[in-house]
Amino acid sequence: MNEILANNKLQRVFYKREVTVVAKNLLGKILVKNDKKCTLAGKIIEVEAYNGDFDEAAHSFKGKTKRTEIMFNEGGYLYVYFTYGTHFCCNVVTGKKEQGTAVLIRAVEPLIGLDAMIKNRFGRKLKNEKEIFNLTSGPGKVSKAFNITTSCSGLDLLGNRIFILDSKKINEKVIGISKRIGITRSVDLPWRFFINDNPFLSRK
DNA sequence: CCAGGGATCCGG
DNA sequence: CGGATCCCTGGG
Repeated sequence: MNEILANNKLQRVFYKREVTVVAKNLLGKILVKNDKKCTLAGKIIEVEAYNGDFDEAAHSFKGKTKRTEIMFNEGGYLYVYFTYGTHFCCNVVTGKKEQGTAVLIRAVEPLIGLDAMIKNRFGRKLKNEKEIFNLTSGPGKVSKAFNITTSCSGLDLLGNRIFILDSKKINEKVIGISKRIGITRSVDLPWRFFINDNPFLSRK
């Protein structure tokens, strides 16, 4: 925890930049959620950028709808969607108002509130010590562990329910870049960013 | 590999 | 309205 810069919440200017810049710079930052009885926190280690201007995989590509209108806010809001009848995915809106860009949080390294995350995610204790690496190693898993649902969509990341803390800047050399996972359109954009060799990645 | 599961979107 | 699709996951 010594890498967290005390009480240093990311501000609007951080989020209002171009989406791939925000995506890369979110690596190493600390996602924090305050629930009724506990605080949950994890280091962001894997993200993907989505840009509705020309990226057919972005929900915002076809314009504003009831579901996606939150993606057209200015940067610094949460966009959560439900998919495959089972999972929630958690995104950080970026850029200027009406732009329609966001960063999908694909994996975090759990730091604080492990017991609560484990309960949210599995509804039981860990079966073995290896299972910790299955706790938050995917976008649906992060949302489950952090108890993030569509009711959180639209929350301001400058508020106190959910926000992101700054941390010491990570070395550019540890950042990996790849194509995005699980999409069928605009598949060649190299817009997945991750911290190399972190054991909590969605793909090892 | 495959199917569950439900919201969403689009075409008729 | 029906049907296809979906930024996924867990279990063979």
